[in-house]
Amino acid sequence: MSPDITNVSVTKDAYECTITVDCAVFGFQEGVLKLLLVQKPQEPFKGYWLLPGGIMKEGQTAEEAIDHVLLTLTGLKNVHQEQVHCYTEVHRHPLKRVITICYYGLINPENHPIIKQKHMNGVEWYRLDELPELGFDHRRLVDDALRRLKSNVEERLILGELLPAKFTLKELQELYESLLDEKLDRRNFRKKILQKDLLINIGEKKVGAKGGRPDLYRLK
Amino acid sequence: MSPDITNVSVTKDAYECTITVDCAVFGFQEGVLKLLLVQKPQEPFKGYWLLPGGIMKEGQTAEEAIDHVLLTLTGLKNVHQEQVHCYTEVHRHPLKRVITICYYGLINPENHPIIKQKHMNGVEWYRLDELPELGFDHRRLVDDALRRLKSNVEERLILGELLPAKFTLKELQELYESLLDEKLDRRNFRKKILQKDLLINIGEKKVGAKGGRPDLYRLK
DNA sequence: TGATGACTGTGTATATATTACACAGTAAAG
DNA sequence: CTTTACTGTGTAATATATACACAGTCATCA
Repeated sequence: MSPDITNVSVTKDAYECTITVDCAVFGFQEGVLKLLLVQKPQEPFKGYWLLPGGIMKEGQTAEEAIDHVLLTLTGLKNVHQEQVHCYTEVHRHPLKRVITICYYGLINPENHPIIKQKHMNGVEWYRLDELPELGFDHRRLVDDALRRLKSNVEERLILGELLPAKFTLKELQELYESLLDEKLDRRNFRKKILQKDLLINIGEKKVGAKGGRPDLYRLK
Repeated sequence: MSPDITNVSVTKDAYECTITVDCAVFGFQEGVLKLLLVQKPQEPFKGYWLLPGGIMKEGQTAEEAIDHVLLTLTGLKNVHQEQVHCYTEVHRHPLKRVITICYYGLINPENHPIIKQKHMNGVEWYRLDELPELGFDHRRLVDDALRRLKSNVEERLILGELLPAKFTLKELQELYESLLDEKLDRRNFRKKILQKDLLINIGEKKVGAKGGRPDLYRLK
């Protein structure tokens, strides 16, 4: 019951700890939402797939640490990120105490090619319905990140990061369907999303696909 | 670019850091939502009002640290808490780097009397529209906590912690109005909240207040 | 003790939002 | 040239949200 419990003094109160950052990077590819995983090259959990993550260094913010981790492990830059949760359970890591701040990231894989770094076993996009077994408690981190992403999408429209600059309503609908994990009516989706007044029909048509020539849109 | 960036080794990777927890405790009192603040007894920010908070010790989870902090500073026990955000900016504290995990807490002040600890300058409930200037970046933590609380309330009904076991619809409506910061229509609120089927009319009437004898409800 | 004022419970009409659903045309694939 | 998977478009039915009035209760206070 120290009387200075609210006070962080300059010399005391610090102790050895490890803070890591992990990032659930989501990408929209082949009409479906995918998650970027890396394979762990050494024990513990050697060979397991994990969210990209790593140590948060002194002098780094969590966001800077995520940027560095993503660049180092996957070659990704400029990933839009939002914090999901900070995990503080004492025995999350089998060898020592680790506190982890988890984020989700959103990218369009076409603009952000992943570059497998040579020391990495594997870096892969996985469909959400085909995730492998994950190491540590990363399954839980993914579930929490998805839940937060869904909640954020229902409040605001933040999916621009996942789409190309020009996209069709079908692509946008597939993204929503993949994220919300439910089928949506095509005409109703179109009506609802257009009356939000967040999209602009740029007056071009997409060519190459089967069927008619769909209008292309961009975010306002 | 260490190849074990994903790996937390047993001996390396740790450094001196201070992790604190803060908690924005909300209580519903006098028909209005209030925030519990403590006055800082020493520099820096001596005399400023702050969220109750303190050091997260080795071996404690953040939730355990919050429990301890609240007990020590305010005498509160069993406060319902949810994590809001982890703040990692490097210069949040004027003297050293501090990482803070912030929670909100919900209590009914009638069941949880605050007990001013003798080493504390002050422990007070403040109306949200009459908050004093806060020390550190606690104004921002309060804003973030309120935003999260609102968002959670819109998704689920989680206000039971704030209310007495038996309450009237008027009290519940005042709580919503205080939290959402807008006036609600009495009959529409009643209709909407009752058809959610989360409340039970316990068949008793509240006495003592002016006017008619309102029905008392409890959470299902 | 009686007037006042702030409460109580209750329902309907209107506006808005969500849902369900069909057709005629286009072009890639085979 | 047939098949198949697309395209754009609108209306009716349903559900939800909003706006709004009255007759009664009772603590307060002159």
